Amino acid sequence: MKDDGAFREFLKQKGLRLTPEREAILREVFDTRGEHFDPEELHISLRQKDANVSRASVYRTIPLLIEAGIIEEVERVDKHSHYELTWGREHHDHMLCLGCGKVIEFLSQEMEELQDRLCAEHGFSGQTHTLEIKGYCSKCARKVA
Amino acid sequence: MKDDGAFREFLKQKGLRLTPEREAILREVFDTRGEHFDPEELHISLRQKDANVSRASVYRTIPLLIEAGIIEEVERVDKHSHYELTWGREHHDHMLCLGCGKVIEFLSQEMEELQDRLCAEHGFSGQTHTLEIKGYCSKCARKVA
DNA sequence: TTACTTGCAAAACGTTTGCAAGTGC
DNA sequence: GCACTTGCAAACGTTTTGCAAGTAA
Repeated sequence: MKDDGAFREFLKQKGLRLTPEREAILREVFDTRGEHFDPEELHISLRQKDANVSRASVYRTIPLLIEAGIIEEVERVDKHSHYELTWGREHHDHMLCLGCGKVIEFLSQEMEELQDRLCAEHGFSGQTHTLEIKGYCSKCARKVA
Repeated sequence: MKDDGAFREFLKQKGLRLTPEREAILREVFDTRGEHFDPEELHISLRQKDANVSRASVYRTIPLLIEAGIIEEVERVDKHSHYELTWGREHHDHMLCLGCGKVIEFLSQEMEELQDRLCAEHGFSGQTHTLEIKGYCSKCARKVA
């Protein structure tokens, strides 16, 4: 893994420690390679790899990873939070298929610019945004129709 | 209240009953006039008006109101769900101030068209979308800066 | 009459936290 | 050594549910 230095750096800067547990969690997060995950899934993956990391540590580390700019919370599904690795990746938005759960990532420069313009019009200083379009992917749309 | 017919209609169609509790909840939802609310707030408002509706009934009725197209879930704040009345109102998106919690609603025809175009490009049949821009309103931006 | 609906209290769920033992720096 | 970190289990706040009694149609 190449980018773990960013987290290391972040911890040092905050006077926090790099523990084996945090390393294992970070490694697991990078292993998702951009796939969305929730804390429970992360915890199960860690256990399967014989990493002795408690659920509590997973929950305690997630806010640190967010603050370090490594992951972000994405749209909530059901009643729990989902996250994705964003470190080293370009910003993007999501289309979520209601049929099969497939997630399409997309990026539109035009959309970004339009949002900047809309913020300016409302005297709003935009920091981040989340756009999720729900509907049906080409496969599922065929079935539903 | 004028638009309660839609819910009445929906219930009849599903073989469900119009009870005093459901009427009270519906009335209260229309009373929010588009302000965001959570189930607990709704329940408290009902109690203040001497409507004997249990929390359980509030929670059980919300999914019905969503299915009937009367309310929608909006972006989650903290760990619980927030809803808003959408019946009879135009679609809109939100800007959320991280400083004071203020919500700015906005609508951009250009944004809607751009999304349609993006969906088409990805062979995606978009049904609904939620766009939330987080940042700081003009007042709070001044304080932060 | 007969399903649907209610309130209650208990359960369930994801998440957070107090604590005592352990450990990076 | 000292502050930070851990795992555990209990606590938390929101939401769901089993049940027996009540009620709309």
